[in-house]
Formats: sequence, C-alpha cells, structure tokens
Amino acid sequence: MILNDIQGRPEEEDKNLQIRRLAAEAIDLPEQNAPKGSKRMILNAALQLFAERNFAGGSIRDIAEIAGLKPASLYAHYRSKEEMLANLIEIGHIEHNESVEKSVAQAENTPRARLNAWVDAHVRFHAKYPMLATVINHELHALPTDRIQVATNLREKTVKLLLDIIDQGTELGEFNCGHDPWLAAASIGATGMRVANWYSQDNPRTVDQIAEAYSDFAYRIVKG
Amino acid sequence: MILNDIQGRPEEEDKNLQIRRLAAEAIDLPEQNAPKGSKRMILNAALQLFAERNFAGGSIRDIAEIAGLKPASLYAHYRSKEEMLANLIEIGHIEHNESVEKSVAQAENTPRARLNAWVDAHVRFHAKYPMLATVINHELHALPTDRIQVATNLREKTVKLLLDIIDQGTELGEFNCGHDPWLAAASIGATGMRVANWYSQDNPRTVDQIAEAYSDFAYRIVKG
DNA sequence: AAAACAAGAACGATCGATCGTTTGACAAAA
DNA sequence: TTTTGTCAAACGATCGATCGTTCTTGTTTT
Repeated sequence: MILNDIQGRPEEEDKNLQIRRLAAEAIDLPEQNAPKGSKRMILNAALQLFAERNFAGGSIRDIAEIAGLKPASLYAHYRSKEEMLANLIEIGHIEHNESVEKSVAQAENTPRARLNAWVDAHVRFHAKYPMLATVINHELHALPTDRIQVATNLREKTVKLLLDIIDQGTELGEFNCGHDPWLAAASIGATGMRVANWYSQDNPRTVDQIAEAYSDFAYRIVKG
Repeated sequence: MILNDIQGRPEEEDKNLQIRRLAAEAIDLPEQNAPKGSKRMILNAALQLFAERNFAGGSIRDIAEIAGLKPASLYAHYRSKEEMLANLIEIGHIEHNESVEKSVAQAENTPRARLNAWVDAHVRFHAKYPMLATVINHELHALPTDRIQVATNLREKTVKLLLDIIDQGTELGEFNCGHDPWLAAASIGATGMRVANWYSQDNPRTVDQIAEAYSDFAYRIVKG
C-alpha cells in the first residue's frame, strides 16, 4: 500500500486487476506462415488481445494502440476485425499441422516413435505459441463456418494422423488401449492443448520436461 | 440448398452460420448452489450466452431476450453484468469441488479407488454442465481478482486433492509416475476439462464410457 | 507521377446502465 | 366488503460511452 503511494499508483487500479488468461509473455507469431511489416505488427497486436480478452473483448482501438497506429489505419491492411481473426486462425492451424506432420514424418516408423513425435510437436506448439494456440482453440466459434474450412480441415487431418498412429500400434500388437481409440486421442490432444494456459518462463518445468512427460503419458494411455 | 428454399430460409443466414462452441444442449444450472425464480432464469440465460459467445460477446439485451425480460428488468436482480458472471463462476466452482470431494470421500481408501473417484466426478461434471464448465474454465480472466478468490481457492483445493492422491499412491508404492506429479495432475485435469467441448447427446460415447475410459487413462498415467 | 500508407473526423449502431413510472399481488384499515 | 397502503417486479425511455467502420486528406515511398 505504501509502495503504491510512493509509486503514485492509484488504489483503484489494484481493485481492477485481472488474472491473466495466459501465463506466457511470448506473443510472437511464427516466422513463416505469417505476414511481414505492418500487417505483422497489426496481427501481433490482434493476437495478443484476442488471446487475453477474447475476440469480442478486444477492440479495434486497442489493437491500433498496441500496433502503434490509429484505428483508421488498420483498414489499409485488413478489411475488418473478423479478417484479422480469420488470418490468425489460418496461420495457427497451418503452423500446428505442419509441425506435427513434419515431426511424425521424421520419426522412426514405429508406433511408439511416431506417437512420441506427434505429442512432442503438439506440446511444443502450445508452449511456443500459447497465444496463437489459445486463439485457434477458443475463438473459432466467432467466425462464420465458411471462413474456417481451411482450419477445420487441417484440424481433422492432424487428429486423423494421431488416430492412424494408434491404429497402427494396435494392429501391430504394440498398443492395446482397451477403450474407444477416439477417447484416447481426445485425451492426448486435450492434455497438450492445456499447456498453453499455464506454461511460461516462470514455471519451473521446461518445455523438454513437459514434452517428455506428456509423450510418456500418451504412450501409457494407448499401450494399455 | 433446395431444402433451405423450401423452408424459406434466406441464403444469407447460411453464410453467417457459426460453429458452436459447445456440442451439448443442456444448459441447466445445478439444482442446488444456484438461485431460484427470476434470478435463476436470468442466470441461465447469461450462462448460455457467456458459454457460447464469451462474456464480452453476450449483451445485456441478448440475456434479457432469452430470459423473457426487458434489459432494464435485469438490474432489479443483478447490479451488473459482471455480477452475473461472478455468480456463475462461484456456483460452478462450488458444484465442481463439492462433487469431486464427495466422490473421493465415498470411495474406498485406496489410491486407485480415490483416483478413480476424482476423475469420475471431474468428467461427469464437465459432461453434465458443459456450459458452466466452459464459463468457469475460460471466463475467469474477465473478472477482477478480488471477485474470484472463492473460485481460485476452491480450484486449488480440488487440485491439491488430486496431488495428494498421487502422493499417497506413490508412497504406498502403488503409483510410480516417473515424472513431476504436477504434470500428471495437469494432464488428468485437462483431459476431463475438454469433455465439455465435445460431449453431447449426439456423440456416440456415453458418459459412463467416457468416465470409465478416462479413469483408466489416469491410472495408467500415474502407475507408470 | 503513381501507389501505398497513415491520420483526422465522423458515421450509425450498439454497448452497459439508470431514470421515473406502472403493474399486480397481498395485507391492513375502513 | 370495500378501500387504502406497501412492496417487489417489470417496464419504456434514454443516458453517455464505446463499438466497428468509412471517408477524406495529407504524407511518404517508389
């Protein structure tokens, strides 16, 4: 309280403090699969606000301020706020699908190694791009269906890859999950997704630790 | 398309169709731990909108329309929109914590049975009250910190219970998760939480199936 | 000279919230 | 049995603020 007075911070600010939706500070978009220049600045600002306050909760004026522009200037780059979200969601899904598919493709062709690769990439994506992950997982419903077909197709593709890995392992007799494989896939997917909400530099767990543990957990789930 | 014309539905509506954030149709609040009468009607309307469109995306006018009242009338029962959300979040956390603690208390005093009971109640809560679960998991950040202390305390209490069960099992030599137990708890919690997003009457999986499978998955994770 | 970008001012629409008033149910007073 | 008083609930009207967006003008870049 004394400290607040010394710093001149009004007391009211403390009452309006809100918990953060995300723990991480990293807000960057992926280097590839994202625009450059002003468009990138705008998209980064929108990403930050959509992730922390939802699509409806982040205003054009807020986005402009973070991007260092005036509200009207945004419309030289994006036709609407909705288009910013659509762009973010597409970028996020492309990046996620690419990294998971690449990881699995590079893995040794055994069910366990491929499952490991899937989970590893999935977890690392959510730890590296927590804001983007939050937006693609929680703001899809804010867009009309015809604007998210690319995203939903990629999502299905990524999920199908996981299901195929589980199938492969089951047929080879290395997995025996004993339940609906889709439930196992849903469980594995959900576990990684949630990482975006709590992972940060401050958290004592490293990405390597999390990825290793979660890969292990996934294997335990499907091996029976 | 032809069907739409027959039904006289304008084509524009199809373009504005949005995917639903939740699959389920059940919107009811828990019988206990929630107000009765008009307050309940209003809270149910707010719950539906906050769950499907976020706190910022659902307006007072929308809430009033669903509740069958005029916007001004809501303020006879709640001082603000924020208070509706605060009430929902408190109710949700109380219900969740109660059901999990009760379930664990009634279980046989073995680590496996208690873990099973924890996961079972956790999953059933998210399947039975998907909208409430979505709100308490994704809209917490819309409130000032001093309005969610009851909720965060309950959340910590519920998580601690899970961690204690894992500890108990590890000390008795029945569990051996081989990784940071907190990561196992986070994984188990996340798996159940996501159920709220996809479970519905239409889904071929029953709650019993899901609860059984997920309890099994949790056990496999911690037993090593 | 042309094209791309940024800004000022302002638009209609909608936001959360408040105002004074009306309604209907019920009880006390006549 | 009628009249009057009380109270909570719901209302229509409307507030200032903010929303996403557009138009026009000026500036920079090529």
